Amino acid sequence: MPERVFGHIPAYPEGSRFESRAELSEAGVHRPLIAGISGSEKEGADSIVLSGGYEDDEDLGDEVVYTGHGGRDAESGRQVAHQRLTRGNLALAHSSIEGLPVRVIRGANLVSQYAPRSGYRYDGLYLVDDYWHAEGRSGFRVWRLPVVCC
DNA sequence: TCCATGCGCGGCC
DNA sequence: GGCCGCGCAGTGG
Repeated sequence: MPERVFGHIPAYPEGSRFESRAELSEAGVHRPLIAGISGSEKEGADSIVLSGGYEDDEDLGDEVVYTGHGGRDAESGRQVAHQRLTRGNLALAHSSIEGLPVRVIRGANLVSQYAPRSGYRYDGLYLVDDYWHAEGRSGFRVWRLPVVCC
């Protein structure tokens, strides 16, 4: 497995389009096939996908309030527990502290005027501005991570 | 080890 | 043709 890359993947400039998560993964733009956050707790996060999977996401175009992962029931996909600051959530927090760039990808399933019509689109580098936890729509605590265009 | 913001397919309208 | 729900697959963090 190649080393984690922070920043642009040279062969895929901002605006590059992908048919599927498998294509994104092969390109190295976002490796995980399902998970929305790529990263490690020690190194930080290198990319995220916005695909409408979490109800608390907000997309303002040059700013996105991304929701952390975890706390969901595997079958229903509904939030059934508090999220913790571990795994991908902690990776993003680390990126925030270190000021590391994060590749942002939008998918067609995202409910936003900035979502692509189909497939996935690489929308460039963002910085994780901050992170805090708050009660989400479900009533459970979710991590909120505003990322801003840079 | 477990989890993760998929995906194709068949049924239905 | 589009939407929805089911079930499965399979890799990286």
